[in-house]
Amino acid sequence: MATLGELERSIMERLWSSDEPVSAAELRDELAHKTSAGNELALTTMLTVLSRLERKGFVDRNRKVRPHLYFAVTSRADHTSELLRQALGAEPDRAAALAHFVGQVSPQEAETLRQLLDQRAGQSPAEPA
Amino acid sequence: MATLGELERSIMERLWSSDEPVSAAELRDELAHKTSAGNELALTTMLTVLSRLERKGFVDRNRKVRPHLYFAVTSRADHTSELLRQALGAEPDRAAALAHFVGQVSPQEAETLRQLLDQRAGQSPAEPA
DNA sequence: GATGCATTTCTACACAATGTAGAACTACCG
DNA sequence: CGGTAGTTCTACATTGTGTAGAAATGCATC
Repeated sequence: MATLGELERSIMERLWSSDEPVSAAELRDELAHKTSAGNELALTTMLTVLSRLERKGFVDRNRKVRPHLYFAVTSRADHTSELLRQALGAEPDRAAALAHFVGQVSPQEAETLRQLLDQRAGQSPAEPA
Repeated sequence: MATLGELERSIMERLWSSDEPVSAAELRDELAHKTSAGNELALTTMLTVLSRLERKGFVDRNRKVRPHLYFAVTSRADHTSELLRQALGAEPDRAAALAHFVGQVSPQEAETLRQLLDQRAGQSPAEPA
C-alpha cells in the first residue's frame, strides 16, 4: 500500500470523517490547509491530489455529476488495520512484536483487546467443534 | 519515526538478524543487493546509507576499530511495535481499528495475544488494588 | 448549434528522500 | 613518513509530493 503525504492524509481524514461524497471546492474550504505563505490552496491543487489518491486506490469519485464528488474507497479502520497488518508482515517474530505492543497499549485498550478476542473466539475456526 | 527505503530496510533487516556488529564490507557481501544493472553495490554506497541510518537513529557504530562496525540501535520488535503504535496513533476510533485487526490475525496469534494480555494483567495499574 | 463559464485534465516546477558512486580526505601500519 | 584501507564529501538521477498555471472539456442557455 502506498504511503500518504501530509496533504493527502488531511484529505483522507476529511473523507473518512463522513460518508457524504464531497466536491474538491468543499474540501479546499473545509481543510483550510494553508500553503506555506498563508493563502488558501488553489482548487487545481486539490484536484491534482485527489486524482493521485484515486490512482493510488484510496479515493473514487462520481463523474456523472458536474462538480465531481469524491469519497474514500475504504474506511479509516480498514486502513489502520492494513497498516497494522503491514507492520506485522515484515516481522519474523510476530509474537515478540505483539508482546512489545501489548506492553505499550493502555490498560483500557488492553481491556478492549481482551473483549475483542473473546468475541472473536465464538467465530474462530479453532475452538468450536 | 522516519521511514526506510528499500536498501535501508535490507540493511536494517541484516543488522537486526544478529547482535554482532558488522563492517560495511561484510554487509555489502552478505546482502548481495544487486544494483539495477546486476553488479554489486559500491562500498561507498553502503557507507553512505549506513551514515544516513545513523543520522536517523536506527544505527550506531564502533568508531574505535578500523573498519567501523555497525549495529542496530533498537531491536526489530521495538521497531515493529513502534510502527504499530504509530499506525494506531492517528486513528480516532482505536477500538474499531483494533477490532478489524483482531479480526484479521490468525487464531494462533489471537491466542498469543490473549496470553500476553493475561501476563500483562499482573503488572497493569488498573485491576489490582 | 454556437458561446461562455465552471470544471477538469495536462503540464510543469520546486523540494525532499533515497539509491548510487566517484573524489577527496584521513588514519594507521610498517 | 609514505601507502593503502577506509571514511567522508560531494554529486547526480529518480521518485514522490506539494503546488499551481495553461489548456481542454462539458454543459446550460440562448
